[in-house]
Order: sequence, then C-alpha cells, then structure tokens
Amino acid sequence: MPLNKDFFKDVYDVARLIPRGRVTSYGAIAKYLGIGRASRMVGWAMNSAGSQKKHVPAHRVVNRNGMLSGKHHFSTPYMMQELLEKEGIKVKKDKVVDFEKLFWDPAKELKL
DNA sequence: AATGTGACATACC
DNA sequence: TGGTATGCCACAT
Repeated sequence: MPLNKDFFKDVYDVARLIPRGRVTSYGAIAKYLGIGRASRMVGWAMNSAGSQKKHVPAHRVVNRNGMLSGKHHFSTPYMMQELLEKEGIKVKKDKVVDFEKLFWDPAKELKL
C-alpha cells in the first residue's frame, strides 16, 4: 500500500480543490503534479482515496472523454452519477454532459 | 533489478 | 457504444 506518499497526498489535495459542480480528468491532475504520462497513477491513488480520513470527491474526476470510468469502484455503480447530478452535473450514458464547459484544469486554475 | 498491475490516454476496428 | 492493443509511469512484491 502506498500509505501516505506525497504523490498520493497531492492527488487527494487537488481532488478536494475541484469546485463543486465541476470536473477534471486524471490526465489533467497528473500533468499538474508533473507526472503527465502517469495518469494511471492518479486513478490508482483514487482507489486508495476511500481509505483516506478526509473525503475525496473522486466522482469529480473522470477520464479524458468525460466518462465515469471509475463508477465501478464506488460503493455502488450509481453513486458516482448520483453525486455528480446532485452537484448539477448531468450525466448521460456514463458521460458528463458539457464536459468541456464543466472541465476544471488544475494546471490552469491553480497556476500562478 | 525484474515483473505485474492499473479509476488512463490514444489509436484502431 | 464497445472491444482490443500499445505506450506510458509509479507503486507493490
């Protein structure tokens, strides 16, 4: 287990920074953290998100197409979509509607 | 060091 | 929409 590695911690941190009603992608987070091509690790980090003390809005993190690729890892496959719709995000066929509009890029929003 | 793995990304069918 | 295949890189064993 990764325990509290800095990398994972950063991933959770960025995930928590995602504004309500917005979404981002694994690749975007990876890029922001400087590991651009290791987007897989972001997803893996999310897998451990559940074991974190603080809640991590993993439902706001989707793949590059805006598809809820990680829904299967929640308590129930519906949960992810439910949470998103609860924030005003519409989901159709496991894909975020207006993903481009709702997309929140940490590398862009958090850069100084 | 080597091998296996993955909530990705991209390409192709 | 779905499946397969390849590249990618950090982590686990």
